[in-house]
This record gives sequence, structure tokens and C-alpha cells, in this order.
Amino acid sequence: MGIAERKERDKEELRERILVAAKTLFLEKGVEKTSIRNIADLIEYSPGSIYHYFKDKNEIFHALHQGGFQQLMGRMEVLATVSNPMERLKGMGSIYVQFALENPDMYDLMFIKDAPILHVSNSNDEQWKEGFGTFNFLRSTIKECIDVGHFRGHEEEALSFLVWSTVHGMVSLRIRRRCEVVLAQRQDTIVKDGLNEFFSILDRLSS
Amino acid sequence: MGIAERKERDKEELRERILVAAKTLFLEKGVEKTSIRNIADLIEYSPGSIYHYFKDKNEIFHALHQGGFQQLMGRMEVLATVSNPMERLKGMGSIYVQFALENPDMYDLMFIKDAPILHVSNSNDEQWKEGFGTFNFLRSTIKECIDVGHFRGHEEEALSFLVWSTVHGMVSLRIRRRCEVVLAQRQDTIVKDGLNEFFSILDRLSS
DNA sequence: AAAATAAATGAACAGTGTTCAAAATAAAAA
DNA sequence: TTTTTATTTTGAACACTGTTCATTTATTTT
Repeated sequence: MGIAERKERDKEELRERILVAAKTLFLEKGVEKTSIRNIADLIEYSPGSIYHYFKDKNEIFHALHQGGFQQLMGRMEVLATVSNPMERLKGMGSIYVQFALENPDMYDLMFIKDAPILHVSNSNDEQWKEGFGTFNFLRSTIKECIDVGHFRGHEEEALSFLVWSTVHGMVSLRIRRRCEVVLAQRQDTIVKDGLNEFFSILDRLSS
Repeated sequence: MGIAERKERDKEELRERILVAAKTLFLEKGVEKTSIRNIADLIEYSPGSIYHYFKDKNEIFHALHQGGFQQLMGRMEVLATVSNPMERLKGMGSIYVQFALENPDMYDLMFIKDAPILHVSNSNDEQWKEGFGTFNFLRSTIKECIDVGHFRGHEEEALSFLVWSTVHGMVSLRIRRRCEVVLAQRQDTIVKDGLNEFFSILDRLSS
């Protein structure tokens, strides 16, 4: 039965080639301007072939989407050694913002674009876990902070959402070019400055 | 010279009709799914005609964009009577969030979609003022707060950006459907809950 | 070598934003 | 009023889009 296995491998390989081509194109032109025909041209297959490996265009970018979460989670792993939950929380903020600014197109696909998320609800639980992962990590870190006596009077779930929203807000305003309203000389550093203001607020809320 | 004036009025009227049709369609189908031909059909003109009134599709939705800012600013006007800057700041947050949740498509166009903002840089200063308006109002309110003794150790520009990012973050995660990761039973109220957490943080930062 | 299975094709469909020569309409001049 | 000029509107055409599917090509099994 080695042949069936090889065929399986071949199929997986072409699937991966489509994904690589899609990622290459969308990182240089954006999702909207990347067409199925563009992807087909790059891997030297016909447009129709792609539909044997992915249901539609959304499914292609949803697959990349998944990869992005794994990448982000991977970066968070260095925080496993940080035992102080408050320090870990700030570390998460830094890593999140850095990831977003270094991979704006990937971040856009993961947290701003609206296309793939509806499709996500139909996928299996394994895949879902990836999406939940980062938020669960945030929630448990904030729970630890509360248990240790920080954020008195605040509530786990809402505070987690608020913290996520704060960092997401800053990077998404930057990525979607809404920072022109801040002072011209501050525009380059405003996300970093905002994050520092946020950290000093978190510190003040520690006791 | 009454004729020239009447022609000018007619032209302006058709321009307005295009805008109304565009808004109607995009509020019920979204910007992406609203085509020039859809708009042309609704006003019973040919597709080509629209290009005599607007350079391209972006310019149409940019015009609506402008209207959105005026609407948001209009809602903010009730705060002119609130003399306590801290209360005014919280009022701005409430109004901003309420506007976003009541007009998600308009909010999306104004603060999330990436198309029209590049084009904005080429428009005249008068129009620009509209976009700056709300942020200037936020900045001056926060400056007042600082002058009165709140937010000790914080800086005007970065804090203004942070505050804006926080509310933008919450509503944009909701609008772009990223709230599925929060507890199922909290999803409906999470933005309101998050805003309340934010207000209580602001209160704690008052002294 | 022939039959059966699987994979890849590319033309076709219905749509998109945009352009532009031509036609229709309105205004000005004769 | 008729002719000329200017403006407005048209709709076909262009080059694209995502997606489908009968047909061809390639591979595996009998």
C-alpha cells in the first residue's frame, strides 16, 4: 500500500505549494488583489486545479490564517518561563504588538479582514483551538494576576477583552492607516508610546 | 446667469442621488458587494454616467465617509455642556461605542476599511478637518484632564491615542466578528462590560 | 494490452471597475 | 426659427474576477 501513501503525500505537497504561492502573492499584493489565476500561474497549474484542493478562495486564506496563529503562539512560548503574571502580561503585549507590526499583512488577515471567520465556525475543533489559544493564554494570565491581588474590583473576562482590545486597537489603527490624525512628529513612535502608557497604567493597577 | 446656476444645482442634485443610492446599497449589502452597475440601476442611469460625478468607486465611498464624521461629531455636541473633563471623556467613550454599534457599516467604512484613506490625503483641508475633528476633541479633553490633575505621569498625545485605540479595539473586534473567543454567555455584553471596566480604570487614574 | 480510476484542464458563465467614441439633449448664436 | 456649439448620457468594449464542469490526460489495476 505504498503507492496510496505516496499519492497522499503528493496531494499534500501540491496543497502546500498552493499555500506557499498564495502567501507569497498576498504578502506582496494583498489578499483582495490576489486572484486564483495568479496563484495558478505561479505554481504552473490551471485555475480549475486549485478547486480540487480548496473549496474556495476563502479556504486558502483561512489555512494561512491558521498558520499565523501558530506563529504568534510560538512567539508567546518564551513567556512560559516568566513566573510573575504581571510581567508575563506585559510580555504578551510587547510580543503581540511586535508580531503585528512585523507582519502587518498576516495580522490583517488574522484579526481585521472579515472574510475567513464565518467559515471558521464550520471547521473542526482542533483548528478552533488555535484561534482560542492566544486568548485563553491571556485570560489565564489575567486570572493569575487577579488571584495574586492585582486589578482589585475588576473581572476576568471583561478585563481580558479590554486588554486585548487595547493592543488590537493600536496596531489596527496603524495597519489601516488611521494614525494620520496624531501629531506628525509622533506618528512613527505612537504605537510604542501608547503601549508604554498602557504598561504604566497596568503597573498603577497592580495594587 | 440663472441658467448656469440651475445647471450647477442639477449636477449637484444628481451627485447627491448617486450618494444616496450608494449609501442605501452599501448599508444593505456592504461596500464590496455594491457595484457601480447596482448604483446606476437604482438611479436609472447608465454605469458610465457615474464617472462624470465621481472619479472612481473609492471617491463615492469616501464622500459617505465624510458624512459619517459629521454624524459622529454631531452626536458629540451634547457634551459641550459637560464641564467636568473626566465626565466628558467618559461621555465621549459611550457615544463613540454607541455610534459604532448602531452604525457598524458606517463605522467600518470610517475606521476599518483601508481603501479611502489614501485618497483623503489628496483632498482639501476643509474636508480633512472633519476627520481630525473627533481626535482633536479627544486630545483637548484629555489635556484638560491632565491640567486639572488627573493622569499624573501620563502624556497628552500618547494617552489620547491609547484611549482611542481602546474603544476602537473593542468595537472593531466586535464588528469584524472576533468576539467568538470570549465566553459564549458574555459575547452579547462584552463590549459594554469592557467599556465599564475601562471607565473604572479611568476613575482609578483620576488621582 | 485493455479497462478503470484519478487528476488536470481550459472554455464558459456571470459578474466586476473602468474607458471612450458615439448619440442624445440642451444652450447659444445666427 | 434654424443652425451651430457645448454638455450630458449612453452602452458597448476591455481586461479582469471567482467558480463550475464536461472533456482530456495520466496513472493504476485487471
